[in-house]
Amino acid sequence: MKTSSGTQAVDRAAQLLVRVVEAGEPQPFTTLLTESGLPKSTTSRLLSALERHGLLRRDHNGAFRPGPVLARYASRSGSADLVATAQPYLERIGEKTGETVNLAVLSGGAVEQIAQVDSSYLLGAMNWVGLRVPLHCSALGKVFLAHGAAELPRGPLERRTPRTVTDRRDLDRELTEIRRRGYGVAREELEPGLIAVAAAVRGGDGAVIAALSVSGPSVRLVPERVTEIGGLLTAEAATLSQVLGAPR
Amino acid sequence: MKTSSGTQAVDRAAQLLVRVVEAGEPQPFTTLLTESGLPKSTTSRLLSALERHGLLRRDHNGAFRPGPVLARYASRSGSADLVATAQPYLERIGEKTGETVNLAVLSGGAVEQIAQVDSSYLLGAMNWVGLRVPLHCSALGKVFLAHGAAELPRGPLERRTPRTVTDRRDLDRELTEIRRRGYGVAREELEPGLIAVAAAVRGGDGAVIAALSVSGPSVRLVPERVTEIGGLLTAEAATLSQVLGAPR
DNA sequence: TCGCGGAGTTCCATATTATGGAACCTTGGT
DNA sequence: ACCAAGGTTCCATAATATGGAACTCCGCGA
Repeated sequence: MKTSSGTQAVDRAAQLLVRVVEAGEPQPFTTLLTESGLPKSTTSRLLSALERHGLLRRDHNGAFRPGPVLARYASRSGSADLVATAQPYLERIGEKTGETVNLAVLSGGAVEQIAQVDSSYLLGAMNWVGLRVPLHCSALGKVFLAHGAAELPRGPLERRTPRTVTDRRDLDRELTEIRRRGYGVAREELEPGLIAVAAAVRGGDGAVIAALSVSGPSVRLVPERVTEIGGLLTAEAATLSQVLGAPR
Repeated sequence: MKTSSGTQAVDRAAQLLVRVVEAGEPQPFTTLLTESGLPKSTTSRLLSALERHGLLRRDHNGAFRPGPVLARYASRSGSADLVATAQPYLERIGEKTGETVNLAVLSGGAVEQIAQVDSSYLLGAMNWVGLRVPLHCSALGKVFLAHGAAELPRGPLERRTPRTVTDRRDLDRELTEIRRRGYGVAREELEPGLIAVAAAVRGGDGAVIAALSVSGPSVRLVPERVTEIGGLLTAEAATLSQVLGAPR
C-alpha cells in the first residue's frame, strides 16, 4: 500500500484494522506486532486507539477481533434477517411465559426494540417496538453493558424511579453478576411496577449484537419466576446465537 | 470520546469512520466536515487515507459509505443468513411460476447454486444445489458478468450446445442488454431444451453478491413467458436486495 | 514463597509527521 | 461565460507520533 504524505499514523492503524478484519480469526498482539513490523510501543498505542473507538475489541485471551461498531454494521446489513430468524424464538418464549417478549439492538447509545410478542395477559401488552430505553436502568441495556457491547454515557445516570441504580460502582457490581449467571434483571428501575429479564444474543463473530427480554408486572414476576425465566432466556438466546453463527 | 496522548490523527480518523459506519446512510463530505468540526484539509486527508485502505468508499455522488473491507466482513458474518433470508422469495417465485427457482453465488470463478425450490412439473425438478456452471452460458453467470461481479476466464469459451455464445463480442453486447433491462436469459446455451432467466441480488454495499434464477424446458418457457418471468425476477431481486441493505 | 521470563504498557526526549490557512482546481448552475 | 460551492493540494510551522528503554503484570516452576 502506498503511503501518501502526512498520514503515517492513520495508514498504520488502518493496516492493523484491515488485517484483523480480514483474518477470519482473532489476532494476538504478538502476531500483529511481527507481521506489521512496527515497534511494540507504536503497535500498542494504535491498537488501543482503535479499541477505544469500538473498531476493535479484545477477546478474553487478549487477542484482537472486529469491534462492536463493525459487528453492529454487519448485523444491520442483515438486521431484517435478525428479526426473521429470531421470530420463532420470541414466539416460543412468549408461549412458555405468557409475558411480553422483546428483541432489541443497540442504536445510538440506547436500546432499541425491534420485535415483540405480546403478553397473553391484559396487563403488559403495549407495543414497545421502536421505543428506545436507557442503558443503565433496563435489563436489556445492562446486558449490553455487561458484555462490553455498549458504554455508559458520561455524566450522571438518570433516576427514572426510586429504585433506579445511579451509582456506577453498584452498577458495575451488577454487571459482573450478569456475566456470571448469564442474564440481567431490572426490577422497577425503569418504571414502577415493571420488571424485566434479558439475555444476550451473539452474532457471527461472537460479539453481542442483540438481546432478548421478557417483561411484566411485579405482581406476576416474583423472584422465583424471574429465576426460571432467566434460565429459559439464557438457553434460548444461546441457541439463537448458534443459529446466527456465533462460535462456541 | 477521550483522546489519549499521541493518537490525535488516528482518533480523528476513527471518529470519521465510526460516524460513517453508524449512520445508516451515505455521508457527504460536507456533513462530515461540519459535524466533526475539523478543518477541511485535515478531513480530506483522513478520509482519503481511510478510502485507500478500503475502509471507506465513495458512492457516485462523492458521499462516503462503508468500504469493501467492511462489506466483505459483513457478508462473511451473514452469508449463512443469505439462504434463510432469500428462502421466502424463492418460494414466492416458485408459487407464481411453477418452475425451478435457484439462488446462486460466485465461487472460484464459477456460479454455485446455494438454494432451490423445485418445479411443480415433473420435467425440470432435479436438484442443482452444489452444482457449478460456467459464467458465459448460464443466465446466472451472465448476470454476474453484466454487473462486473465476475470476470471471464482467459482462453476460448467452452461450447456446451450449438447455441452457446462463444464470441466475446456477441457476449458483451448481450451483457449491455442485461444491464439495460435488468435480467439475463440463457436459451439452450448450457443444455439443449433448457432455458433460464436470472436477476442480480445486491448486498449491503451495493455490490452484486448473488442472483436469483428461474429455469425450465423450452416447451414451457416461450418468449412471452420469459419476459413475464424476467419482470417478476427483477422485482423480487430488487426487494430482496433492499432487505439485505442495498442502497436504492 | 520466591524469582524468573515473556507479554504488554507507559515514559519521555526527539525530529518526524500532522496540521490548517490559503491558494487552487473542478463541477454544476444560471 | 461567469460564479459559487465543494474538494484538493501546498507548505511553513509546531504539535504530534515515534520508538528505545524502563517498567508492570502475570503465570509458572522450583
